[in-house]
Amino acid sequence: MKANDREALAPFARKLGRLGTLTPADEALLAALPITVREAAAGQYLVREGAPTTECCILVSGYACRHKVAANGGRQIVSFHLPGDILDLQHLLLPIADHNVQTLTESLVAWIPKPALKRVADESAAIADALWRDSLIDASIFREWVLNVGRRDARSRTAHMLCEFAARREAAGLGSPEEFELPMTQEQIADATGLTAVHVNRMLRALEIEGAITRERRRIRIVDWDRMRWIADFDPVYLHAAA
Amino acid sequence: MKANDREALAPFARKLGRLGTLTPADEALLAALPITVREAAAGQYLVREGAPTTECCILVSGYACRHKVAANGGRQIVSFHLPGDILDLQHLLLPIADHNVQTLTESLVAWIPKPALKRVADESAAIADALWRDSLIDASIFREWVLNVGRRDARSRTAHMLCEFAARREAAGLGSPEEFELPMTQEQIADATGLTAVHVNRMLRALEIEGAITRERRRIRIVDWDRMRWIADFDPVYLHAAA
DNA sequence: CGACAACTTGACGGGCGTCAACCGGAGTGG
DNA sequence: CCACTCCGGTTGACGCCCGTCAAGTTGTCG
Repeated sequence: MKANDREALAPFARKLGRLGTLTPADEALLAALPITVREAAAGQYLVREGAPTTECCILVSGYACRHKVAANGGRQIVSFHLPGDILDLQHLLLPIADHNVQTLTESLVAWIPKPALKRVADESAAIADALWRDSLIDASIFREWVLNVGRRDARSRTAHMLCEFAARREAAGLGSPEEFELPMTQEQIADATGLTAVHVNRMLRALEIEGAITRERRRIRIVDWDRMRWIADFDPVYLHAAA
Repeated sequence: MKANDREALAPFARKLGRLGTLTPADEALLAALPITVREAAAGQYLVREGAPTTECCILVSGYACRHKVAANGGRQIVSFHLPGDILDLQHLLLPIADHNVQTLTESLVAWIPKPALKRVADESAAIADALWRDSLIDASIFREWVLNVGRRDARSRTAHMLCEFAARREAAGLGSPEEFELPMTQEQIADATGLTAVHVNRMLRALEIEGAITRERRRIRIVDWDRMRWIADFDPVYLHAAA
């Protein structure tokens, strides 16, 4: 572990602190975790579906997603991730990866051997609770995505994806939900919403024309949050305030 | 707790045993849990979205589902449940319910106060691991459903739902995956697959005509498993062998 | 300045939703 | 014991939302 690596877990530790109350002893346990920080290019795979896993990875900087691929070639993104997110907590207790994890942008990723993280969870009930809570919130977000993809029309789906991204950015302390830069292409938004890139483009334009957002390249400004909330059918309860 | 209530947790304890290795001490802890078993009519709500929760419930007999409702009135079922399943483990650590839990058939439901279950999890690392693993498998199933609803056509989706139900029935020791009785209506299948009841009906007929299944009322016989697996794009890895 | 990825926009078609009618079985009450 | 009701299932006709295809534009990076 290099000197600057000690800083790498700071956003992760902050997130756990939001998920539960950590004592100084807990924070010391986290700080003592053996981590390896590696750079990852945009589009690099961090975990491959079907592969056995020996490490857990945490996103230090940059953006990532998790996805699965159907037999017909369709790809479905099942979640987006921000700095501080654990990218494969499930592999702490499940031996085989059931989906892929891939960066969206150039990123820094901290790798922790599974046994080390498991040991910390066993030693600190507070950390174990925070991790468990994190995976439960993950699951809650998946449920909302099933609803989004299954029962909302294309315009709502697209708007919902934008609202969630804005809300999670803010919750993670990454900046204002009013205006932000999207890290993903329209094709990636399409893969997350179960649409095509062409139709995502049409929906973004529609949101712009009706005055809900403005766009300039990938920079989004949410002009009318109330209207967006209404279009998207967005109720942040499912984020449980800390995602 | 009445005398016959002691038997109520048996399928649940068996399921935890499949998720991890429980010692006799662990089993004693489970057996000592204070439970209340109540009958529930078909269609009864066990948990309401938005409500604070004080108890966890476990399905003893019968079938249930979890679902969310969109602003446009569309309803999305996000999971089906079999005897032995925990219906709202997430509420052990999350204070507000983000979805509804409802029975599909007449059922028996065991209720456990949250603090009691939490205490057992704190006392036994094996039980805590098994519960955590259960919620991770839950999340894995949600991911597969996002893929199913987002990227597969109606015929595959319907077939996938049947394959999953058959596989989970078998894993839970509830009988053969070759032939079984569906506990849900075609409208409920539609709400789970993001389709309409009319189109589910068309797809079931299509599966029957091409010789993949036969039907007699709600009794399904999977005639050609290989073909069904192929149609459904069904790979049970995501069930992690114990759901 | 050429190449390429991402984005944009229009035309067209199909899969699935919608509407509507009918059937069949189970429960209910006279 | 039979008529009535109701829910779930079945089937056809029709239409729309979104996928597909195709052409063009823009910005970026070598």
